[in-house]
Amino acid sequence: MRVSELFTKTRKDAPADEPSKNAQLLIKAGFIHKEMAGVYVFMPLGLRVLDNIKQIVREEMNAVGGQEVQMTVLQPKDIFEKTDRWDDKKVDNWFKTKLINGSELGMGLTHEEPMVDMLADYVSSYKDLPILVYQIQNKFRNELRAQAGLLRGREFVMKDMYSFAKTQAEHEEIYEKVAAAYHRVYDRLGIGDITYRTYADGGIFTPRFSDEFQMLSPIGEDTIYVDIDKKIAVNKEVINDKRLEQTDVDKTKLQEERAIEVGNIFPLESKYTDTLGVYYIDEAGNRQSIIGGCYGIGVSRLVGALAEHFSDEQGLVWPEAVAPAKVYLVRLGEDGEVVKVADSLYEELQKAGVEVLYDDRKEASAGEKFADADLLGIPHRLVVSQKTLEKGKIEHKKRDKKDISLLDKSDILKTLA
RNA sequence: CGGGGUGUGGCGCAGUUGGCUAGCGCGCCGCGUUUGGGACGCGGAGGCCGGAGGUUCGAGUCCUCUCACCCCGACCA
Repeated sequence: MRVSELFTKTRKDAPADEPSKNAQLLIKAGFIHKEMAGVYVFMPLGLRVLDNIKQIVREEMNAVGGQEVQMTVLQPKDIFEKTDRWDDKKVDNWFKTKLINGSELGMGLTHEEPMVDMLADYVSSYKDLPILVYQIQNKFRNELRAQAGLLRGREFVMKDMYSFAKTQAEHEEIYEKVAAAYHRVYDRLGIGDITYRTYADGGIFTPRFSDEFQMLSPIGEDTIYVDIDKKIAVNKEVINDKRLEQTDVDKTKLQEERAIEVGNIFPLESKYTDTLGVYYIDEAGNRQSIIGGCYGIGVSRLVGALAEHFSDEQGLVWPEAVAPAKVYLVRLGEDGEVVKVADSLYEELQKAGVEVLYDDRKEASAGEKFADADLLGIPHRLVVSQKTLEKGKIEHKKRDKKDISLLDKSDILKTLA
């Protein structure tokens, strides 16, 4: 992508009504656009980050046997009435709408009910189980207050997976397998070392503990108590002696931290399947309950959480795994030879499969290009100028390092491709 | 939803006790000079001051209502 053709622009001032660092940086860099409170548009570069995160999540879910579908945003009322989650007094953050004929519909609050209801068409025998089904979709929640940019919105992107097992033992095996996949996702995103599996309250979704995945961050909404040695934590909301006894944390070693919830997994037991009347027939011909689990990752929230974490005074500092491009190629000046070398480097990198943002703008000054390279947070910066060509080299700098090196073109292609 | 605050060109802001034609910086357009850390000169375009109503000779400024946005709290798979 040539920067001269990119329709988004960077800006020096962040909007005054966006105090959170993640939203300020992402808006200044042109990654997102605020539509209204808690509702954001993903712009070309932001969408790439979002898609990169989705892809990592997708790969890890597929690796544990997840099958991807896309559920609907519009949802029928009756299945939520059966589980007693339609009444606004029970679940107060619905967005609802109506058909012309007056029938009420829900809008993508969560998908346990539609998922279970849909599976009734396909699951009836022990031979059909276990299964893992997921989607990556927009969720709509009528929060009283949106906050902190992408961290708490009213419309957001979530990966939600649902498991259905024959027995509690089978469920637990799947549950742990998915938990391990979650750790791999956070590792690949570069936040594995600061993300803790955390005991939490399952709320209206489960009668048992749920497991949150909490990323340490000073702006996190949650307070958790971390057992550093065991690499697990407990959410403040369940921190009492009786509950602690059910965990295996060392009570004496807990330290308080703020954290962002970047994932959450719940055992559902047979709550939704039983309530919606979905069962299976075992080998002996007896009707049995299906044991469920659900597994969420806030994909768009992760964009905000990563922006919050991977940034410095100059701007964003994306890890390569999610960066909107791998290389920011700066061309300084319009000298014929400089243009020729930069153009061909751009072509060759692309041919080698390297994503490049090529700053070919004629009107932008050198300082502006460097500032933008830093703000956008692209991991590798290459510079082609008369100065570098005099030495027959190309300059290379990593976004997160100070040192600058002059390399041959062949080395650059070798290193980055 | 309770409390607090803010709405003035695309963005950031200023605008005295009400006074004439609403300013500044950034950005934008044109011409020229620049090109290794957000360049410079000259010339331009763009706002009936969130909206509605009211007080007044006169309202960005005062009053009422309303909408939006932000913060704290409550709430939140």
